[in-house]
Amino acid sequence: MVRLSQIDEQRLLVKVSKMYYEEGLSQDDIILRLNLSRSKISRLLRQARDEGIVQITVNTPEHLFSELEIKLEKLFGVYEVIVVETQVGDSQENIIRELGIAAAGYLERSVATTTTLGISWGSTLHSMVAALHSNRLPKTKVVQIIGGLGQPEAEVHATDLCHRLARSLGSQLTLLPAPGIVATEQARDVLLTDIYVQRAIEMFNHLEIAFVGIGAPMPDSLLIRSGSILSRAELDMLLQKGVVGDIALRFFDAQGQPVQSEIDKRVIGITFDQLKCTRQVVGIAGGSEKFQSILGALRGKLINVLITDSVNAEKLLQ
Amino acid sequence: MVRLSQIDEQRLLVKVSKMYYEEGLSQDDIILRLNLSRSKISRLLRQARDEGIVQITVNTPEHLFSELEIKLEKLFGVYEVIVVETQVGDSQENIIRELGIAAAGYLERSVATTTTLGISWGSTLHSMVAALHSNRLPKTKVVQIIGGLGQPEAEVHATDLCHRLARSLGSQLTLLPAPGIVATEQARDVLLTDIYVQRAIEMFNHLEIAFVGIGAPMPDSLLIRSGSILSRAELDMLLQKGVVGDIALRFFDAQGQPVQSEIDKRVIGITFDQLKCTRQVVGIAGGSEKFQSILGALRGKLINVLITDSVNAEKLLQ
DNA sequence: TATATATATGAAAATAATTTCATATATGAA
DNA sequence: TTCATATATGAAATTATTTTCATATATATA
Repeated sequence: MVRLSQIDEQRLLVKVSKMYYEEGLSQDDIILRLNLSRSKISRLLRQARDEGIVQITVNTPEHLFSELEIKLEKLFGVYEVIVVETQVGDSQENIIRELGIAAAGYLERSVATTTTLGISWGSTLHSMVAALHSNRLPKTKVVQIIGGLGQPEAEVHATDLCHRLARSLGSQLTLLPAPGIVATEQARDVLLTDIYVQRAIEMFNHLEIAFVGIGAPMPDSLLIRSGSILSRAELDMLLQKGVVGDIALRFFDAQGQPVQSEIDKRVIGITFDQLKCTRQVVGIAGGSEKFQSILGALRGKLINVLITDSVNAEKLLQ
Repeated sequence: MVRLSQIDEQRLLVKVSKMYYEEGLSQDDIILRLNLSRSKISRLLRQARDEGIVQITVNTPEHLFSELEIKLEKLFGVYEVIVVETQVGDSQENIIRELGIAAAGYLERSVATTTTLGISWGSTLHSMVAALHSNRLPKTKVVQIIGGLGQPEAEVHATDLCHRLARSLGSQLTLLPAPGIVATEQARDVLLTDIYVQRAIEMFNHLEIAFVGIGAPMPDSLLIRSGSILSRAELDMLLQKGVVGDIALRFFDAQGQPVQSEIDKRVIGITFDQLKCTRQVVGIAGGSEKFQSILGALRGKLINVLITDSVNAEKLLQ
């Protein structure tokens, strides 16, 4: 109604701020005391924050990486980044255990009573499941999103992982009873006629959250070592095409773009397109050899939640 | 759903706090990113404030007395206290000018388009009116709540004060065309038959805000000096009864309780009961001799907004 | 072990805060 | 001065936050 003098203006700013933030009065309480309109108070409070009369600080405990996490979230536009503490020389085993604990904590707070949850396969995810507290969520559904890795014992392992997870949550379980990669496109087509395989694949379109590892295409990786899965020649072919990593045996380059090859037609598992339709894709990976893979996955927005170690996290920021 | 570990709990607390207070995300935005319920986020934010993870501070500029004001507001349960800076030896003239400026600022922000406003009489209120910026509020009403003080020139002064105020605001004016104190009860009764006096008095019941000075019963006060108003004997009688001050010629003791005397029946002006029905009663007074008067008025809740000087304000706190 | 008590949870209801919008006022240019 | 533009305002509409309430889970006690 009238322009207040400089000092009255500031007096009011301070007074309203103190009433609101220190005395804990509501804006309506302040209206009664100071005869200001609702909007005026709201605007004064904003101005007080803008001008630094009101300062709000969040004290971050030393051992947390909140700063780093938030910077990465902004940089890559993902929902959340969780960083666990590791040292430069830490053993892969230690890193995987820490990642597993963090991922389990994330899973427990993210999965609601009726969630449909997909999970791939790998030592990190295994560590996650091992770290889960037993918990009753009988209406959740667990879906295996990539076949066992071709050798019987690996398949057992994948199946076992899903079983454990389902048992921990009390979920209903949908397995994908097939190898992850088969020898030929024809072999895949035969397997796809299986009613159980079809059921699992159908569910890939309805996942609400997926937990995936991020693979690095190394000669000594499990993929290659287990021999029958990917040959050395195939690996070289992929590297030739610029592959830096995979999620559930779908390969991508440094920009996170899918790298097409005949291998795709031999894979039994979720596709990138299906993953992109999943609201939350949680990538869990750590260790120095995974750096390029993680970076690619983030760039291509193949994942929207990342759980990784502090060494990788720091590097990602550059 | 599940109990998080100590570190996860803290991680979440810090993360939610940073998203909310530093990134400026709404709680709904955070729901989307972190899969938490609305209530959970609200509770986490409260916890973070309670635990000091989030700290909110209001920086008070040196020259303001916000701390002091808020303490006094709490101590006496009033809507607002405004303190203007004065030094111990300051002249009464200076104090009055500062009070007037502050009171004018208060009036300008408190008076809305349709307010009915009462005003008493005195040098401090005069100073307030002098400090008003011209301002168009044609629907407001100004009401004189205490008669002129008995001598023709004083009556002119009171009338003039109201005229100026009404002109400044563009208000409709209701004068109280009578002395403040008359010689006898009979004289008062005669004056009360006047239609204009009746009109003014009728409005005392519908005031939304009243601006009043607070008088001190001193031998050299205007009241006594002007001779015909209060005799020295009457003053002594009042002091005998414990009077420490007056508002619009209604006298009160150290506890702010009305002090009855035959003088009441000779006063033409607002009563304490009518003042108590007025939502806002703004008392404006300063200077060392007013200390007991102000204290009494506050104790008796005769006013609910106080504008005073810093020397008195500091003393009131004790 | 069973039972009682305390604590934690999310959906919905209630409360609180912000923004929009129409209008009014101030400020500057001609 | 007169007009144009920028700024400020409060009521209402919208949006956001907190609290309540019913239920579920954990913890302590017998």
